[in-house]
Amino acid sequence: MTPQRTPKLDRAQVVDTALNLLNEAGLDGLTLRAIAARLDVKAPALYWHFKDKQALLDEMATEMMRRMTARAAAGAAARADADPTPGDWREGYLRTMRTLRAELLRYRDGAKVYSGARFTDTSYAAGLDASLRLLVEAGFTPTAATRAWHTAYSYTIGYVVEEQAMGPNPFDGDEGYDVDARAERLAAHPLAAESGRVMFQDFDEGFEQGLAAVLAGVEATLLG
Amino acid sequence: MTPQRTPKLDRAQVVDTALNLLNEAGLDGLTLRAIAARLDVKAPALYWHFKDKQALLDEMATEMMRRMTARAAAGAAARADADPTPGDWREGYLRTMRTLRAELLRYRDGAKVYSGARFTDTSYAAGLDASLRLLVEAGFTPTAATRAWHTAYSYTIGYVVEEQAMGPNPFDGDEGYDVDARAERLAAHPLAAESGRVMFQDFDEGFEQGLAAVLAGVEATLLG
DNA sequence: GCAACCTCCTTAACGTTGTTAAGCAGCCGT
DNA sequence: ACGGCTGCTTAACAACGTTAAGGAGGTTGC
Repeated sequence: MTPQRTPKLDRAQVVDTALNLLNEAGLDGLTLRAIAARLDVKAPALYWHFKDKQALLDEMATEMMRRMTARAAAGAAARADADPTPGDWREGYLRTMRTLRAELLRYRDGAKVYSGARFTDTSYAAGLDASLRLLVEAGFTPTAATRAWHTAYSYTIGYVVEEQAMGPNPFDGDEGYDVDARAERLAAHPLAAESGRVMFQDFDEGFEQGLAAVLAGVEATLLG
Repeated sequence: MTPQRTPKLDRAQVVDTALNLLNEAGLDGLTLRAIAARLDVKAPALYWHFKDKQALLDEMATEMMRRMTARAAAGAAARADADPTPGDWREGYLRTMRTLRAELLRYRDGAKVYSGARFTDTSYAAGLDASLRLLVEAGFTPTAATRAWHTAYSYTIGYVVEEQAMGPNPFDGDEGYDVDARAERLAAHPLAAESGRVMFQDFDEGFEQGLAAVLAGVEATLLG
């Protein structure tokens, strides 16, 4: 019907549409037919651009990582303008993990999609290398720097996976886990009962405190 | 045909069969029809015992947690026999997280199943309460104890999610991620290239070092 | 200027999945 | 002997990922 002024569809366009749909429909609603419909195309057309659905999911995760890197680079440039002295490694370390969490939270089920995928190219290497270099220049051995990075990375992934599974869903009116009801059920175990209010409310604060602990521990145990 | 000497099927039996199948077929192969076939039953029979597949997955995660708690309790009893002095909080903290990781690794895609589910009862509360009590008795406030526990918990979940996605699969002959090929691809970023050998080999050692860092950080920043 | 060709999509269909509806066999209390 | 649970079966449905076959439209070769 419509003479289709854009004769083509490319990978980037599909990935962008899929990421948008992910936020509106969730991972369950992210079907090839639904993605195709948004692009005014039928589902099998996607197989021209992607080997299978997992390849599309991998590309989505890679795009999330790219956007994260871009945002981090933009922030770094802005800071370098304001204050050209090289920052403390602690600041960079914290910032990287905050940026990672923020990016995962941008998409519904973002952590699940991200952690279940493999990157489709090496575009992550530059950012990773820069992060590790910051640590090495601060006195970490390359191995210790990797361990330090990986520890905070695992913490962040695990934290956000649970946060998105249990927390209030910002994409629709979901109330999230009912901590009061939980506390009532666990009345026989007072510490466990109260812990729900700490773990399932104010996720920002919880993340920051855990991240601060990880940073302190990494400095104490891995910095030569 | 067979006069079916066991006239019934119960939830526990279904869950146990499903956990066994998970290890042999993976999460993809864990279909209701396959589970039912193992129980000499047709797929819709499972709907008598479980509302839907997610309820079964939730029960599987709960059973994993119960087995973990049982194993932890058995170990604690054995240690109390050998040496009745109350242990250091650090030992208990480390042991809990090691036991968690070991349990998740017992099942193919264990971390994915576990982290995507919600417990179906309150049987986790006693173990959680005991873990928190250990910390509170060591001087943590209840809130700080919860944060300390949650930080290591998130780290462990995140670590194993990635470990099971990237590491060698112990359930069949999978070789795991090819770190040499990765290093070659990332030759332009030497630190990132080398980091693969640290992150994707000797997962036990990597976990222990990260966990030690988390412990040290938690002690430094959260212990009053 | 026409035929061959590549690119990128469509239509049609297949096998499998989770799930529901309807019904039927056996046991239980009365 | 009868109605009513319990616990399963058979049949079927819609939706999903995926494949096969083909066709429209532009580009290239000669």
